Amino acid sequence: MARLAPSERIRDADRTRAELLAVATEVFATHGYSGARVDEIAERTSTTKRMIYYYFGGKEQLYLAVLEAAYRNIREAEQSINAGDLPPADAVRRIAELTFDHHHAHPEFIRLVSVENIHQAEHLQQVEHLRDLGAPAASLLEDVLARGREAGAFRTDVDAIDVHMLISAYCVFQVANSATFGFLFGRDMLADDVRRRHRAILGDAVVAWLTAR
Amino acid sequence: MARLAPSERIRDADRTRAELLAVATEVFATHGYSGARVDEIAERTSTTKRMIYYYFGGKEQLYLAVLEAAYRNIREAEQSINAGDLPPADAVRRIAELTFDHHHAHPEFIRLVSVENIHQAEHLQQVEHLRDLGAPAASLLEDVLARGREAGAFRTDVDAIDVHMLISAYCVFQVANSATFGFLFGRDMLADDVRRRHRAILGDAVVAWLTAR
DNA sequence: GAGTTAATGAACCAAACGGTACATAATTCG
DNA sequence: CGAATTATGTACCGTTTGGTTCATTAACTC
Repeated sequence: MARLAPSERIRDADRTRAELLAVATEVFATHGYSGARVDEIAERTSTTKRMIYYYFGGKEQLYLAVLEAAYRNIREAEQSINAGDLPPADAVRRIAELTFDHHHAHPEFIRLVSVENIHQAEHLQQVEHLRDLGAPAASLLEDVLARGREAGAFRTDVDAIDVHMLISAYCVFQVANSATFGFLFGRDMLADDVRRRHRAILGDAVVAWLTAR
Repeated sequence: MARLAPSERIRDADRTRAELLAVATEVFATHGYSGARVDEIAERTSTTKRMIYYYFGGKEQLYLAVLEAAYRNIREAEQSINAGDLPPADAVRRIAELTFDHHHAHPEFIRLVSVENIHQAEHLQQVEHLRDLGAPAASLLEDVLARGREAGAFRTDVDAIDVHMLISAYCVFQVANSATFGFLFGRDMLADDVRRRHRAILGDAVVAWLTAR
């Protein structure tokens, strides 16, 4: 008897799980952990609330799964950055710009990080194998920084985490605080022309900082 | 008959109101809007839940009052910054450092802003007279920027809001994302020595950026 | 194709939660 | 003082919410 292709099957654990995860990501990012409703997540899928408990165990475990998947995605994006053959200053600018683009492309991830910070990263700490997730981003910058220092082009009193933090801070702010900042200063942070301008500013600032004096 | 001093009175509308506001600020900043419990706020005060509804009308209006008070505080702090007699570069560095200090001194305000951003600033928009709250911070930088440009010391392709955004982004990130960033990179963002270092980095970066070329 | 297991759905439940009704005591004011 | 007003506490209510029970069907195994 011909087996149905996985995509045509009515019962498909992987699809159901993935759908719940995708919808849950959006709902948690929109309403926060407490504000997210299990019923709403279920309603937005083609399955029922029962499946959340069947596959994940409960609201909190679902949130943990969402967090883990989100961080796995960003790690992959970071590892795909390739700036090895550019002069140090250009390489740093390129890393900054790609980071900037990635943040704008995945606002739901940024919002999830905000949510997690409000809760003092208590859930993140439960996902053990996310511990040294910062390493890839740092080592990428480490290489470029070392090259710049050797060439005498970069200042020597900063490390890779310092640089990453300045870049992250700027990028995260653009997305995470666009609502309040946009309101208070009457600037639409997500408009295309504004975004291009801010992107250029980040590159200018980071390079100017590293090459100063 | 001798009237009791207000501070000794058992019934004191102002004190009750202020106490509720203070406790609510902390609870909303810790748990987010939905995560904050009206009962918890009441329990942490010397009064009862009933008073929240008597003075504010409900959970949402209490949150609005908290937001408004928090933003009023930061406006006052910004207006107290005085950098008029310093050379432009030193003045910008000073503004950046004072902003940095203020953020670290009021983490609950930063967290409240994060909460509000998760909700797309929908509550902030309801507090009408907070609309152009950004103006003071911008005009302070505007003056310094103008002086720097006239002296030929500063670049001319950025405005006050650009500068304020870079400073804000860095300062907000330090406080708002200290939990996740600290976890992923093993750096305690709130430790004294780390904080001093980050403070200096911000000044270096902003001045280098503005004076580049 | 019979038996077993994985996956799913509908209805239901107890606790938590925001909010209120009612009673009452402190304060003010004529 | 005594009436009117302001402030406060207790007990309770209806709804929402995360979670569960029980039954059932699709899919896989041999």
